[in-house]
Amino acid sequence: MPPRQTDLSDAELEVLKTLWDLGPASVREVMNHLHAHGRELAYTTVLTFLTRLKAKKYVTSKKSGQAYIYRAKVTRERVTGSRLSSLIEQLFDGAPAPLVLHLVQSNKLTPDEIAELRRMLDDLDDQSSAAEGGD
Amino acid sequence: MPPRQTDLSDAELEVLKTLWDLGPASVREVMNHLHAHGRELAYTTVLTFLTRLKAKKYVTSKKSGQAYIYRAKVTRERVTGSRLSSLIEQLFDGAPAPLVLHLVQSNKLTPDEIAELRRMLDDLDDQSSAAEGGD
DNA sequence: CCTGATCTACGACAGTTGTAGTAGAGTCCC
DNA sequence: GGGACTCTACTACAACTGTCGTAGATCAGG
Repeated sequence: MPPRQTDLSDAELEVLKTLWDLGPASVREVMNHLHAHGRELAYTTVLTFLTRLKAKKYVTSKKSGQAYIYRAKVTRERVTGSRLSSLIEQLFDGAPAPLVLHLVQSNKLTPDEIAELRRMLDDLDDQSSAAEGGD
Repeated sequence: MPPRQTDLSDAELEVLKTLWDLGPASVREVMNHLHAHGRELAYTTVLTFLTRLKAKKYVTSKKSGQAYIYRAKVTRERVTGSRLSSLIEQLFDGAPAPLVLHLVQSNKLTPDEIAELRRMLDDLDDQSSAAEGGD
């Protein structure tokens, strides 16, 4: 198989994240946002990424006046989820649990976060006993 | 900045994982292991990856008889941890908690794993309260 | 010592990525 | 209408990746 080309590169993801933050935006707006966050990219570089994102179907664009307005076509959740799955596949053979354990053990969670997590686990129990037998 | 070159590519990681599984091994052994797992790569391709891994300092090699034996120089935990950190940085701005929440909510954990997780959280509480007013 | 099997070193090549320059069309103000 | 801007399209290019092939050194057996 030749290398698959449907994937989002790191730099492309950065740009896509900007669109998630800003909502539909022009090249210049995206660039300004990136600059504001310390990422110095040339206007045409941003344009290139947006163009590639369009080619890869991650964004759409429509002309508005002189410039194009780009709009994310995939949600942050979707991309996040799929990247995460890839990583889990790659590092943990597809099992998410070891990752969670790793994360929790790595001792980087604040007490608040731990409490929150515990709350969520309780909710999960409720849900699963309520939704028993469904899919 | 020109692109950094210190990183592990996907295919390189696959090969490195084989070394973690097998322990020190020759090109042929690595290749056989990959084949056994459905990954058909030419001998020289495996050799290339091992060579690149060596150049990137992820493995060492020493000659034994006719062939070289390659040995992983980094632990699985180290690589796993750093990949994970990158992902967290990239997707969650460096905060691990949202990832854990995401994972837990994504509903992919078995009841056993949830129980295990809860147990770990309890342990964490113990540890932190024990270390709290430590003396 | 010749043959065949192995091994490693190198080179190769196309596709992806990160980054940007240039050219040409459209717009705006005087 | 012409200069100053702004935008997009296209081109470029080096580094990294995934994948091998070839050539030359070595070794084991007869």
